[in-house]
Amino acid sequence: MRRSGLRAKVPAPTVARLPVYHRALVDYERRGLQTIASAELAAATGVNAATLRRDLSHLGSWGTRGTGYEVRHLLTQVDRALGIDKESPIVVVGVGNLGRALARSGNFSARGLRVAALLDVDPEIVGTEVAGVPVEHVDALERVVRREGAVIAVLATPAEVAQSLADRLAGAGVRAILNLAPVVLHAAPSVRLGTVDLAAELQVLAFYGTRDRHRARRAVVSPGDAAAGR
Amino acid sequence: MRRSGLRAKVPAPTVARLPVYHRALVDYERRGLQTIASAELAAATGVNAATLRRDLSHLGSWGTRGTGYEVRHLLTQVDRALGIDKESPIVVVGVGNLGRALARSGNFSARGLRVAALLDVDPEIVGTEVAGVPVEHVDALERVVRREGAVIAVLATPAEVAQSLADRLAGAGVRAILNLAPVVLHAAPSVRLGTVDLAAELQVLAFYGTRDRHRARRAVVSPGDAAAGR
DNA sequence: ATATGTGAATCAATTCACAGCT
DNA sequence: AGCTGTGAATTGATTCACATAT
Repeated sequence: MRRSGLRAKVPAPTVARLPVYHRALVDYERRGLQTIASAELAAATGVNAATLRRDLSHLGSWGTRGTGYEVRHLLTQVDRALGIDKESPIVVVGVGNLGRALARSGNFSARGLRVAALLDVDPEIVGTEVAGVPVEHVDALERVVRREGAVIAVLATPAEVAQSLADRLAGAGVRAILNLAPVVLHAAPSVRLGTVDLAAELQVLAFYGTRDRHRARRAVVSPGDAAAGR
Repeated sequence: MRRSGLRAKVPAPTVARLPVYHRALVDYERRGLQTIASAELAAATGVNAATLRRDLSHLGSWGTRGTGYEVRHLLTQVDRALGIDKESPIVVVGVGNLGRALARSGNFSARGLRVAALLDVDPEIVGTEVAGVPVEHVDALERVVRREGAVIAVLATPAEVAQSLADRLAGAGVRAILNLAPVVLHAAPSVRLGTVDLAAELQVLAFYGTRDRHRARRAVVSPGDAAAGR
């Protein structure tokens, strides 16, 4: 397709696979590989080689026929597509077990993400620090979002309050919300909603695991399906 | 389609939506609703009404024309499809922040899930209890899996050890693994692999959030996409 | 009158297969 | 000789629209 610099319209499934490619490429670079063929990268990421090539072509990427892709160059392109160059500050709302786990998650900065602020209501928690980030009261949500220039928020609250907090986040200018609460949220179409419900994931696995041995396909799965647009 | 009792072959996207329907139906039942029309349930779950009806038809469900679906009956069918009747014991490997969060997650039993065992290597953690479940040493993995009759496991370990633990889990007879480590796992096709990588989800949101205001679609997302077979 | 269940149409992504480049 | 990039074929899910049931 060869879009000049910014791609036009990358299919959602492709976007969902980009972080996987990113990880694999970082790995190859670390191991000193110069070039990589689509077939090899495809095997490492569990993706069909033709699919991988088409994915890359959506980014306007360029491989060398007969040789493959230059690892470093390709990584740069994937990074740029994912916006890893400019770090995204994240606001985490709800500092329970899950929110805490997120805040402490180590491998964020390597992925262009930074937990910039933590919010909660519990007076026991507000005022403490988690992973060096102070927990502020959720009353200050709008102020904190603007202060940090946060475009992305994570909702790790009880389901009951998730919708109203999502509304407030949207109002404060957040552009995307990752909802970890087990509830279906509704938002204006200008706000991108992703949901990860671990219990639901397990229920899905239970469907396949419990039941008779279907033709159990699927060795590898791309993440981001939940956040990627339909 | 009307399969007698066991469905033949439910599309993966349908399976991924079942937990969402389940939650909505529990809610309707709690509120005393007798019947529900596909249009209403669809609105609540953010799914197209025709899609919802086709999903239900895959379960061999039966609504009443002119009236809708009986809430209690439909819930029973969804429960049965998801295997919520028989509780699934889960083994959680890796009791770090994320594993701990999972173990403490309240809403599991209502979903047919039970954290039956916790495993870790850290001598500081082994021997302690989390949410009433003792943390055992990962050396005992095979024994614990058999003792609990666990069919599903969660991998919440560092990425480096995830593959070898997945191999051991598969060897021990686990049928499905939810991988929370940021790494692509490979397994025999008899083992169902799902991956949830929160950082990757955020990267995907960053792709859309950072970038220009695409035709930002997607108000609601079904979970389980990662675990559902493609 | 109203809402289901489903053929048929549509839309989108995956995959094949090969022409074209190095 | 080898591997990319991509038209064309395929596969699969979503959605429309309506005949069918209550």
